[in-house]
Amino acid sequence: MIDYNTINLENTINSGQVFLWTKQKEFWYGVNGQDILKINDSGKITSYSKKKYDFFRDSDDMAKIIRSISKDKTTKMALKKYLGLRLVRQDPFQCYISFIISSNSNIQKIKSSLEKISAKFGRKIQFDNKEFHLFPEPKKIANATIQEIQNCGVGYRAKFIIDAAKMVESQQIDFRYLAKCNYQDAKKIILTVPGIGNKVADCILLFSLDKLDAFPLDRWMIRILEKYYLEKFELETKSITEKQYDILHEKITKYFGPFAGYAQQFLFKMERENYQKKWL
DNA sequence: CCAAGGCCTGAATG
DNA sequence: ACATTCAGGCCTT
Repeated sequence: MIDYNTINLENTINSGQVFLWTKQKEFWYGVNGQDILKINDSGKITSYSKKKYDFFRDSDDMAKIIRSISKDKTTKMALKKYLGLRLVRQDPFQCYISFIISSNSNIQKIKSSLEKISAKFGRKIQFDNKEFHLFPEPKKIANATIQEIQNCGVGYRAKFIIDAAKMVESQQIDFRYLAKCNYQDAKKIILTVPGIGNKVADCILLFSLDKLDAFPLDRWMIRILEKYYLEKFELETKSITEKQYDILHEKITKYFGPFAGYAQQFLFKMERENYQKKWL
């Protein structure tokens, strides 16, 4: 009998979805927007605000999802090896800023920038006798100067970050609305934000806005597709253009189905582990 | 529509 | 040491 319900926290947190998590003793602590989550070793979540969260998407029917995306040997191998890996449902604004920062960067640097931004603009709180900074509210970042944001080590992305925060402030970007839209409509809207292209958009949609058919195609995923699915998806070029991205996504969702995003997460995790990449 | 080049930064590589 | 390259893209030309 396969256990579909037990979450592997370690694998989930170290799979490129979140950046502000640390383990202290037997607990994981993570910044999630205007709150801090605490997870014990049996996976139970408590929070600073005492609000409830379905951060690890417990309501997803994993048995059904795994059945749905088990299309070939490669996915089956990844699913078996990383059973317990989950997609998260994180705070959308934090996710949005995190992945704007992620472009042309790497995990350590993303983490370091986000820590600096939180330390400078996020409210400091005490929880469990420890000190934490919450993630800044949109208006705090919207009102910052380029220099202040640049001092957090984000370089040329500073202007993107501020303008993106302004769009949230003005409700040009409304996460509650985006969460209700389908993938295509939500993506079209979020692509209007400076610093957000196809890949970053798909990360935000998948990790914070419930679009399980989003399938972020970064260098790693392209590498994986070239390795295992070269003929299936008729891959040709290395640097993919916007048009090619759309065509590829179409083929991929047709193949993996409505939970394609889960397939992406398992394949990504497997390949990264193969290369023994450091996460946090 | 596509291709090429530039971009902050810091860790890794030569 | 020091210079160059590269990293989970995006934007402009």
